Amino acid sequence: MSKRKDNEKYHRIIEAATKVFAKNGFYQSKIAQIAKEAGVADGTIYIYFENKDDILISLFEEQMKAVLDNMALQVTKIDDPTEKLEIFASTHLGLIEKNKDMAEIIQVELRQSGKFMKEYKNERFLEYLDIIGDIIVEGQKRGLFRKDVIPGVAKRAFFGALDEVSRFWVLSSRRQYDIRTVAKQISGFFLNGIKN
Amino acid sequence: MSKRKDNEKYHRIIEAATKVFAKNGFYQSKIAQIAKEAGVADGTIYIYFENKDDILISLFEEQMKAVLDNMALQVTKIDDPTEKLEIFASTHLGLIEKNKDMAEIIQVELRQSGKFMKEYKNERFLEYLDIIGDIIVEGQKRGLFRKDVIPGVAKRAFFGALDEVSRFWVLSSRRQYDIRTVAKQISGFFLNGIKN
DNA sequence: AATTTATGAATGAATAGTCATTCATTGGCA
DNA sequence: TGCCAATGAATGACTATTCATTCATAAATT
Repeated sequence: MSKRKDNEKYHRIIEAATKVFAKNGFYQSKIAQIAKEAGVADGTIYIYFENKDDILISLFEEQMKAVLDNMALQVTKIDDPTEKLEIFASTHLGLIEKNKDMAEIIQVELRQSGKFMKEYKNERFLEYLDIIGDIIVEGQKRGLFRKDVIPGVAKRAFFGALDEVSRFWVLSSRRQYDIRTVAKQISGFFLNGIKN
Repeated sequence: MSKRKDNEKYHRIIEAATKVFAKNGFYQSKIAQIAKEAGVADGTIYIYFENKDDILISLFEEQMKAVLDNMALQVTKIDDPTEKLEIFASTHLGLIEKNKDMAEIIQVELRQSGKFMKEYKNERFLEYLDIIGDIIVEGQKRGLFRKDVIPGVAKRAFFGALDEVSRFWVLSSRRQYDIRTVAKQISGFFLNGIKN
């Protein structure tokens, strides 16, 4: 496991797979394509990964860990819950903007039912949601947010709103809106909606 | 086409496919499974559908048409844009509750995935979103909603919020919250967020 | 230092299994 | 009888995965 990640080829394959999955979708992607993109032989992939599924899951784990760490860092820099949610929105959308391939995979491929949403417990994603949840709870404690807001619902609603505009942004070719404008809109009316 | 839809078997296959796709996802679903579920032979499916993709697309068109008609009906019953959004939320979530299989397919396959899903323009979904968009525009005209809200962003945010809590509701086994409570929460703070 | 031996990463052709689709045949009905 | 929907076994295309072999590099031996 640790030997695995040290290896440059492991990362080369992950990167290649990210591109290929984003372009063709998981099921349409061939191992041979990924191998070619990574500049390795087909068989080499099986030295670093159990199987095709394992590539997707590893890819996700790797990326989400980075995203989580980054988000946690951004959010702890600030004290005010209101500002925290604003930062969450702009950081989230900024990330999507910066890494379109990864965003597309998270948007589309990981949502396929069956293996990935049902069998694979997506702990990282839950942690990510809980960052929002914790901010809301803190805001309520301080009397900033309405007490009748259910954090478990609100965190999903907030994430869902961000996620849906991300999907639109990722999948549509013409970029109608600047991503910063969108972030401001969403945190804007969400905050107005829950504030005291 | 018209002969096709009259036939009872066409609908039987659609229904079976809905169940099977919901359970396993499109790519993991086998024609043989669908045939068995529908109580027909494998080959019979090819009398009514071009191929596997055609089943999925037909299923969408059929289901979404029903959803759209129903939603349009519910919404035109009322005049007040604020109330309309409340009704939209509760109708949407009510639908999810009533038809879990279909909900799951909308959850998963509505996200344009795979090669053919990218080519297939999902007009119905856009129409669905536009119902929300139109309500928001109308609300702005009447001075009920803030003018700085961008309808194209807000409609996606609202839908995204509903969609994310639906996913949670559909995928989680224990039903923590009553779906009516959730609908009220979401339309609640969304409306607070955009109102003048 | 030179030579031999061992190691295991990398390869890619071959395999083995899967499954959408076809089509020769069947059987029910007018 | 003639028609055609229905059948489901057979086909054939596709591709994830395997594994015998190669090869470069690293010990070991002289």
